[in-house]
Parts: sequence; C-alpha cells; structure tokens
Amino acid sequence: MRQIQAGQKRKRAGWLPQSIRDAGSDRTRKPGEFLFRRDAPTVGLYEVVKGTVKLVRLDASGRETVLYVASAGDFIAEASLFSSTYHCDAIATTKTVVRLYPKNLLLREFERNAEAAQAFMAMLAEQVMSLRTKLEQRNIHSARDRVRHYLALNRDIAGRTVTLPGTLKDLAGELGLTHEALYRTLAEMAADGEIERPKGKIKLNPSAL
Amino acid sequence: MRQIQAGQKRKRAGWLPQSIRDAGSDRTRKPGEFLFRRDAPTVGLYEVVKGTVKLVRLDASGRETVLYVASAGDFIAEASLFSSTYHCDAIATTKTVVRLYPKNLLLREFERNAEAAQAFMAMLAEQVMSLRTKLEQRNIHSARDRVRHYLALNRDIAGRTVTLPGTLKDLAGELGLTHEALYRTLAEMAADGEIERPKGKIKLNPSAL
DNA sequence: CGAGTGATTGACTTAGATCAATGACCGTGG
DNA sequence: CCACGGTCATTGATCTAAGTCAATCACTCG
Repeated sequence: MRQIQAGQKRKRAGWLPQSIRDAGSDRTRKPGEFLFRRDAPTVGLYEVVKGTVKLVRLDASGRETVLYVASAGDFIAEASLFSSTYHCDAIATTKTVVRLYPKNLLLREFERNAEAAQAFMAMLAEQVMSLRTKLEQRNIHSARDRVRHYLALNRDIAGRTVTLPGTLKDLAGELGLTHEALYRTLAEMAADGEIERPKGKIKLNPSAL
Repeated sequence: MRQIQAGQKRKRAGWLPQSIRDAGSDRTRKPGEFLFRRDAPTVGLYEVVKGTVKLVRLDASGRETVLYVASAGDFIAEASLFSSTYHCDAIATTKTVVRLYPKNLLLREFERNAEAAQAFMAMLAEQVMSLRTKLEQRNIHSARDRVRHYLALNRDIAGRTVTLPGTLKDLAGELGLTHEALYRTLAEMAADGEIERPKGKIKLNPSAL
C-alpha cells in the first residue's frame, strides 16, 4: 500500500505555485456522483486526491463511452481551462476526494507569472511525451517485448535495475496485460536468464542482447 | 492519398501566431539521418511536414527503444522548450521534411503574449486528452468493442455517421488492429446490421443498442 | 497496359485472455 | 498471540479472438 502511494505521489509533482495550491478546495464524492457534467460551465481544474473518477461521454441512447479513468495523483479537465464548458461527464467510481483549482485563479496567475505558465506547459508537454510513449508501447503485441520496452525505459541510471513502483498486478494494468500474463512472462524471462527478480525489483541481465 | 493528407492536415491546427509560423525553417532529412541527438542542446520545436520521424532511446548495448513515431502534422520535442537538452534521438525513417521553430523565439513570444501562451497550453491540453482517450481505447481487448469506441467518439453531430479520415488500413493502425482484423470486424458488424457502409463513411444503426 | 496499393476473404496458428486453484503474507479483532 | 479474511503471486488447463500467411479483385496512375 505504501508502495502504491509512493508510485502515485511521484505521478505529477509540484508544478503549480504554492499560492494556487493553497487555493485548492477539497470535495468528496460517493460512487456514482458527478464531479461535473458535459456542457456545464467550467469552474476549474481537478486533481484526484483519493479514489477514481471516470470521464465518460454519453450518446443519444444513453450508452456511455469511457474516455479516461483517473486515479489518485491525476489531473483532469486541464483542457477545461481554455473552454467555457466541459465536454464530458466526470463521475466518481469509488469514494473519492478531489481538489478543485479555480480556473480564473489559474489563468490570472499564468498571465502575470510567466514562470508558472511555463511550469504548466512543461508539465503538459511531459505528459504528452509520456502518453505517446505508453501508446507506442501498446503497439507492441508480444507480452515479452512489451515488458522489455517497459524495463528499458524504467531502469535506473546504471541501467541494470528497475524498481517496481507498486504491485505486479498494477504493473500488469499499466502494461495492458492481465496479471497472469505478466507473471508468466516474468517467470519465463527469469527462466531464460534474461532477468533476475530480487524482492521489489527486477534486474536486467546484460547477457541478453 | 489526398484523403490521408486531409486527415493529417486537421491533426493539429494553427495554434501558433503567424509571426512564429513564418519564422519556422524547413529542413530535409534522408532516411536514417538525425534531426537531433540525445543530450544535444535544444534548439526548438519541430513540426513534421512530410515523412516520418522516430524518437528513440538507445541503451548501453546500442539497443533502441522506440518512444514515438511521428508523421506529417505531428509536433515533436514540445518538452524540449523547457529543457536544455534533448532526452532522446530523433531519426528520419523516410525522406522527411521538418519545420523547426526556434525555442527562444517561442519562449519570448509566450512571455509577452499571454494569448499565444494560452493557445499553446490549450493545444497541449487537448493532446493530453486525446492521447488519454486513445490509451483508454487500447485497454479494450475486443476488436469489435474497440471499433465501437472509435465510432462513438468520431460520429458527427447527428450521431449517425462517421466519415473515414483516410484508408481503412490507416484506421486499422490507429486502432491497433491489423487491417485484416478491421475488415472482418466491419464486415461482421455490417452483417449484423449494426452499421452500414456507404463509400468513405460508416453509418451507425440506432437499432443496435 | 502493367505496377502498386487498398479491400476483402479464407485457412491456420498461437499468444494471451479466462477460469480456477493454491500458497504466501498481512493486518485485525477477539 | 493466533485464527481468519483479504489480496497478491503463481501456476495449470482451456478457449478463442486476433495475428499471420496467402490469394484475389478492384482501382488508380503514369
């Protein structure tokens, strides 16, 4: 549990100025309750503090299409800052705490504080990068290659060790695999000597070229 | 071919001020040539005008990990604006034309022109959204549901028709399916009456709830 | 007219999803 | 302090949808 927290904490960091961070206000939602609705006027940017929120779009017949499932540490509705209404619904799927950063406050800050603006841009740009990379990873069909891709991108400076951020189950989700598939793949890679698996880590074996 | 062009043109639009757009300079690269290298000082933001560029990271043993493959209309190295060096290599994979927007010019513009800064943020925020949605889509395992997800998100206002942006083959790539799988899935959906397929379009059949 | 590409369909194979069972571990409450 | 419920980790068996290989037809372009 602590490990997951740690992993999530590092998800996005302190890009917003303290003044704004302080201005955020927490809200609680029970499963099924809305954070905001499509076409409603935008009030600001949300950070998920605890729980999960799904962003969905409803079609005429009431069918919902999930755009994104946000969990602790994620920001949602960044784009709402530049739009007058929300373009999808946000619904809590668990007991959830979110923090709301008022839109006008943020925009005003960006206008007079170029540094804050840049920090925001940088954060977004990094997210774009990271998302593109994840998407790239999903183009890899073989489970083993997908794991390799992940390991290659997440090893430490020495390039030999990857520290697992949370449970393997979570990792499986992140990789778009079932946990069984991941367990098996790791077991095979270890059997082949491609990796070693000390507790909480994965060590890459250089011999596997 | 024109259809592909059209699809790509609309990928990202005119978020940057004319002054900057004019300041962009075109460069040509042959397959295998570098646009920039990791750890080299950042000079600016690139727009792929023609061809494709892969962003890769090399590990100690020379193995390359693909982070992203950019094609016409894509911007690359947005994050480089806020970093002093590139964090990966960019290599042309075909005969490629890119347009370079100098970093200092952009940053200066953002500093004095809050509107331009906001436009950039908005563009990034939209990209984040769109990428998240694509990633969400890749979590859907069934080809049919993946197609449904795509159709639901890309139908016109009336909600009954989706205009295909390019070839079905391209769409297959976008959906992370082989073209055969896509053809078959569409054929089945048509056979089941879930969709109709006039030339260049797909019509959703409301009866399929 | 022939080359190149997209669209389509068939046959076959397989990797990964699914269903299931088990052992290890952990925190909790009696 | 220990038994119990919950979750993670792991492995087995089975199934199936999607990938792979391959062939055909339609179109377009020079």
